[in-house]
Amino acid sequence: MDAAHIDRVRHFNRTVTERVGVLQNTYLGRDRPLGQARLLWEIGEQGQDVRRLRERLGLDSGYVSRLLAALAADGLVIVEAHPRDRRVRTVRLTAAGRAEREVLDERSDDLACALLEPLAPEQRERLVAAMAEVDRLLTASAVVVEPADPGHPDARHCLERYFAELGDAFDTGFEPERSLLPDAGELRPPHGEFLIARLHGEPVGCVGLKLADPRAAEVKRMWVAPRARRLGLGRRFLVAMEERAGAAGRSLLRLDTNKALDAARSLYLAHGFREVAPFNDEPYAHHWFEKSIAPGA
Amino acid sequence: MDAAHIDRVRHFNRTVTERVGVLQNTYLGRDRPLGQARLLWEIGEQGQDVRRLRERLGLDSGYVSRLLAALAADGLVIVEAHPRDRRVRTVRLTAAGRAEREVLDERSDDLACALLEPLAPEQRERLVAAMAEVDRLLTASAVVVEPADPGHPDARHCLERYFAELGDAFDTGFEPERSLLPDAGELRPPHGEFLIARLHGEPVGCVGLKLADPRAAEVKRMWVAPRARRLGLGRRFLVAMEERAGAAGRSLLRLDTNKALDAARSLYLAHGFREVAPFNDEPYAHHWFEKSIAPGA
DNA sequence: AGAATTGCCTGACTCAAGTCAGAGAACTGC
DNA sequence: GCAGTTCTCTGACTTGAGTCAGGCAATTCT
Repeated sequence: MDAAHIDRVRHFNRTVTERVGVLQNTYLGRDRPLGQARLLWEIGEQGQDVRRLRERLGLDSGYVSRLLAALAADGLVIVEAHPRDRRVRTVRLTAAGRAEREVLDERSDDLACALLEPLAPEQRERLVAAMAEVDRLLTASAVVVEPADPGHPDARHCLERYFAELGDAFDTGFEPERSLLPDAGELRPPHGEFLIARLHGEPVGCVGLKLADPRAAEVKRMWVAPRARRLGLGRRFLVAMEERAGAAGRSLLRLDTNKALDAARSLYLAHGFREVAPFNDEPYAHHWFEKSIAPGA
Repeated sequence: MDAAHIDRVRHFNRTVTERVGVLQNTYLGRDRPLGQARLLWEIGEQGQDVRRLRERLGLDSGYVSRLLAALAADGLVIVEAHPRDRRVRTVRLTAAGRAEREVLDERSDDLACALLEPLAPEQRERLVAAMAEVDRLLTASAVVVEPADPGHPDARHCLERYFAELGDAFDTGFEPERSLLPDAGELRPPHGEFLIARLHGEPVGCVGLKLADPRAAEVKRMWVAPRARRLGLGRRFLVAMEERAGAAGRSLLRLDTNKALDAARSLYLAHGFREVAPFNDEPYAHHWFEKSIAPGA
């Protein structure tokens, strides 16, 4: 890793944690512990299941329980049993809670103002633009790509979204039965691979690799959630799959795609794929691509 | 303040504190409390006075004392009396302390790597560039400009540096006695104004305003420390002084400068000053500038 | 020389932020 | 209907990060 880069990142970390950290304490942590404030914020307007809160914030069950009890004692939230499963508890804000949340909101705004205020207008523009860039790229770097079983609930979730989107995008609609769909087994080692991308634990993308042909591996079912787009995840998937295909001794990577998926097509081209004649008779495909790969170690 | 800007900043704060914060805890806070680690870091290679440490980190005297005792008990630092003033205590790292600091250093590097590693090379470049920008502008926004007495130790410190730099920059050298120097009284209300800029409490710039003439105010002794340059501080000084001159009923702002100070000259031009004929006989000046200002409320 | 100040340390607190091990209620599968 | 599982709560802890008041020693002021 480039030493100059590391140095920059370290310097950034230092400046930002100092500057933002100090302000967070002065503004947000004024009359309510930060833990409570975070929770209050995360509950949101329409309420949440407690376990979801815990998961999102990565907190201990007992701890959350106590935090909520404190908030409830202050009349800011109401904790009640879930109507369908009375073990599960649901929290929602009271009017007072909503008001308190507004206060936190205003403080967040004040914090942001305190950062911007001393700057000249032109500097503000630049700072905000750079922040957007850092934000986007740090989010990108927080995405974790891991092998997973195509039958895992997260995988199913991704595939459902994938099919739903295809249905919307294709002018002919999309019926999975008519497509040349690999079943889960084909995307599971040793017949294939399946990767899931997660952001803060939530699935935001998937990709499968079919190793049926001894020469060519085929990329299938690549999907990226709308909220995770423009983070370079598609490219990461392709790189990962190319590597895996190479490791499995394949010398060619193939995929097909529909004419409605422009972004996908330009991704493939940018990644070194070239368009070729149809190599299968997938009814929903209009374009076929392939790329030679160096076999791995 | 622009709502879209505020929103961006808030989003940035959230992403960054989550992403960097979590990693800091996992990497840096592993086997040593963060407070101790920060202290260990801040002591530096060649040791520090305890009170300076306290000031730098903004910590309570008792707290620092305890933290140092803990570090000393682990054999990482040696705390001893200052040779010249035995009330003051000085800390320096032992060999073990240095080694521990190295470990922290490596962890910082690991943290930086963890941020960069999942990204493609091109994304890394962009992230690092954006971080540099955010870093620079947040530093700029952390600079506090305040009125101060020109006799204050911080003011003296700035002026000494200022004179030293003039001596270096001018091919003729610089002898304060020969210059038309306003004495401190002339820069003190009601005869004038004096501002100091501080970054984390340390003086990094100053500027004076002379209100001797009933029509024209004169900017004097504007200096920005090397480490605080390129942060738009010069411009901030000029804006502040223009405002104060207006508030004092002056309709003209004047200043003179030496030919060696290129950066200063372009700052003045960018800020709306125009070069005029000499309005005084300052021996070290080669250029004279003025700008009309709207009298303030 | 005596008084005031400065710099540091100590003891006695507070508070937030968790962790861990049960316990008990509610649900699910058989 | 029973066993096992899931979800939450409670009590009993720990740790880190401070704060605050007082006190002692060294230094400076007068």
